[in-house]
Amino acid sequence: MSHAFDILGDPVRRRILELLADGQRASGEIVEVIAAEFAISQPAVSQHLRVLRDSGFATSRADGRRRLYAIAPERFDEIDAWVQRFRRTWEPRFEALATEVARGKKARRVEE
Amino acid sequence: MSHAFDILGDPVRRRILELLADGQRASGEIVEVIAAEFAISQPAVSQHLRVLRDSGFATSRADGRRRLYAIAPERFDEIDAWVQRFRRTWEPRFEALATEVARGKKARRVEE
DNA sequence: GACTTATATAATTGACGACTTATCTATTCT
DNA sequence: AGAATAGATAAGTCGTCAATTATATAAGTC
Repeated sequence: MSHAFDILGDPVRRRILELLADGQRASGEIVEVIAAEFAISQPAVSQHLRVLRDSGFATSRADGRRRLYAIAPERFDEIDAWVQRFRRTWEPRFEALATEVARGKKARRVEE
Repeated sequence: MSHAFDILGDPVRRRILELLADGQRASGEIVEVIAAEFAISQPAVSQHLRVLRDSGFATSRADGRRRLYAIAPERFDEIDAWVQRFRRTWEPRFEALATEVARGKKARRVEE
């Protein structure tokens, strides 16, 4: 299976995923938006949808003569895992949150 | 500036970043590893390093006649931000943390 | 059953980007 | 200063992949 970033290294596919992030959409609706924004044809979009399906970023199910696409979240975890090792910023933030939580818990315990 | 994923949509660049994640490295050291793993030339690696520099994923400083490369973490935040919207797993966790923080803050205010 | 609508596939073309080799620049060593 | 080393840049080639147009499949409509 090709690496997640190989799939996401395309602006059209990223945009499609953004659309799907708001909820499932029929192929035709996606084509409408993408064709307008990127000035590409229906088959072009359809091919991107195929790539997203094949690579496990999206799923599709038949609904009459339409195909409904939805996000398949699994592969995003993969990206997240890869990116984590480079992020120093969230670490302290997370620490801060964890600290807050700990203090909050304590505070509430005192209150009760 | 080109999108983060356009830069990471290349296995060689991803590997270089992985190397840098373990700490700064001279160009030559990177070439040694990458040339072995991917069977490409020194200029090829150098060009990838340039892309990483220009795109803000890495920084370089001169050290004698060597160039020391290091990770520049900023752009990884961008990726992380993009990916977050597709991850359902951490969402609840974060919500939980945020809630805790909010409650903790309130609790402490009452205490004071 | 013919027609239209929704979407996918096939075949082909073209652009872009990742290589190559050759060369340039800068630094260290003798 | 000249040679050697480290690395970057230049110019050109080539493969890949994202488009295109044309066509196929499948589901609803008349």
